[in-house]
Amino acid sequence: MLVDTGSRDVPAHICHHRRSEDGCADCKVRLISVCAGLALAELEELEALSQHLTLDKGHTLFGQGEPANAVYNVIAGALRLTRLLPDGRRQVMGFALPGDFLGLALRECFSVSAEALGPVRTCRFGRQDFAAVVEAKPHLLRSLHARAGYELTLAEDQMLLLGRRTAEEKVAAFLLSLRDRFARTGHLSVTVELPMGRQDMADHLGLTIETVSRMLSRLDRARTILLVPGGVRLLDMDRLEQLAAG
Amino acid sequence: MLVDTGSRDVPAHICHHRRSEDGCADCKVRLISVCAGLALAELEELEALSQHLTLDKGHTLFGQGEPANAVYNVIAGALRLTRLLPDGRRQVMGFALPGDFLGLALRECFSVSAEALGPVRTCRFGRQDFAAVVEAKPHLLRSLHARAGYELTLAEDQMLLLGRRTAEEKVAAFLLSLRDRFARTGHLSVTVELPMGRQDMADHLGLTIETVSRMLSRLDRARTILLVPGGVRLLDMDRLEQLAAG
DNA sequence: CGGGCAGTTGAGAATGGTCAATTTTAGTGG
DNA sequence: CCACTAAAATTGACCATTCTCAACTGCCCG
Repeated sequence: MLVDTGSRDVPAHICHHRRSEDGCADCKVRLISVCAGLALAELEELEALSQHLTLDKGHTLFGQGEPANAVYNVIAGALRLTRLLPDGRRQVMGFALPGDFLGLALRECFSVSAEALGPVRTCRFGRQDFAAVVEAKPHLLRSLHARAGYELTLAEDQMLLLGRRTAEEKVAAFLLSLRDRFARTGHLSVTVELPMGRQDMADHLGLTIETVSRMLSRLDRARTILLVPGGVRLLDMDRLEQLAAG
Repeated sequence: MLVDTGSRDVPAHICHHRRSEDGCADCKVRLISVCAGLALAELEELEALSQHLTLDKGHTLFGQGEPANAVYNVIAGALRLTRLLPDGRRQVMGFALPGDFLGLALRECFSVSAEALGPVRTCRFGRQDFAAVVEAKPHLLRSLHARAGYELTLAEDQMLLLGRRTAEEKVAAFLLSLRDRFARTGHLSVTVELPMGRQDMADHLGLTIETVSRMLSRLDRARTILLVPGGVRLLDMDRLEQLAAG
């Protein structure tokens, strides 16, 4: 299996917030991020500690096992979160989209690698800084914990999918879950963008790239979906829901 | 697939703590539970809110989708945590052992069912009561969040196992992880008790009961393990680690 | 125009599943 | 304590979904 770990360069662009241009108050993902529900004063406090950080396609935000020196809010773009087996087999634990928070668990080290699937913009907080704010604001910790609880149920969904669904069901369920996640950021549409490659989908669904391709082709031939460049159009939602429900 | 949901009776025995006999101070799992690190005063506060609750084999502590009216510390025994697909396919998300906390995510409803694999003793807290204590004690929330972060990495381990490991590797990794979990409660031994049946293991590992049985037999024949009534003796740890590492 | 990469498709193999029979274990009542 | 029954576990033969390997297509970008 080919594994492209991407470049490990220091990310390209770091700049401190300038409230006038792109402060938290104007943040497009604030209301769906862990920052939702923070008071204005708290928001300003966080903002003072944050850096914007952008990342090019293929670059690594952080690597599995590295000390978690920072946490990140994803503002734009998508990343894949992967774990590697010593022999190179790979599992994509999930994809981070705008509004997602990376480093949620506040652990010593990252349990996954995070790699940009395209241009990515993030809001970065140093570990110490963020820990201090969390310490002082129980409300933020509750928000973080609620998010962690949600991630836990997503992980359960994924375990059920990996353990008990067929290849076709896996692909259908994945397309629907991706559509729902885009919907949260206000991109509800029957056309679902697929920012990741077939190999990433395969490693997420516990399949091979060939099987993913075959299942997409089969769904396309059955007019359940329509394959379009860079994404998929969902034609027969009923059929997809039926497949995904098992 | 046969699914035995067990009895949904009201659990058999509820009794309030009597500090003299089995208070938190004497609790065998306190130091490995979320209660670890609480001050004595806090412990007494929690204790006043707690009930001991015991459960017989096959009975359900709570069901998937039910309102989470309570949270539980497992004191003794083991439970399986399952999710069901509409067509009856089942995934065992994990097994709760002494020291584990059920309802960690503090969500509205339980995302899994919890069923006793044998006689179980738990420490029960009403939802409102517990929420109030968490509200007042940021330290407890941090402990809960740390536990949730740990659960999240366990879920990732399991996703990697389900998606990318062979049947033999799955079984080997499961035996080792179970051994490690028993070790945390002070039962480090080459003989690992298996409180769950083969079907439960199968539904946990994304296999069939026959495949689990075959893999155990194969490992037994290869003298990697020794099947004993109610459990397994791990003979060749190196080989098991090698299989589990992939 | 051509090289390279991502994706698709096909043929054959294999891992794990299905179905069925058998053995072992555990539980129950005499 | 043992006989009997039911449930759990094991084993075998066969099958199918998915994987592997390979060839091919189309597209992007120099």
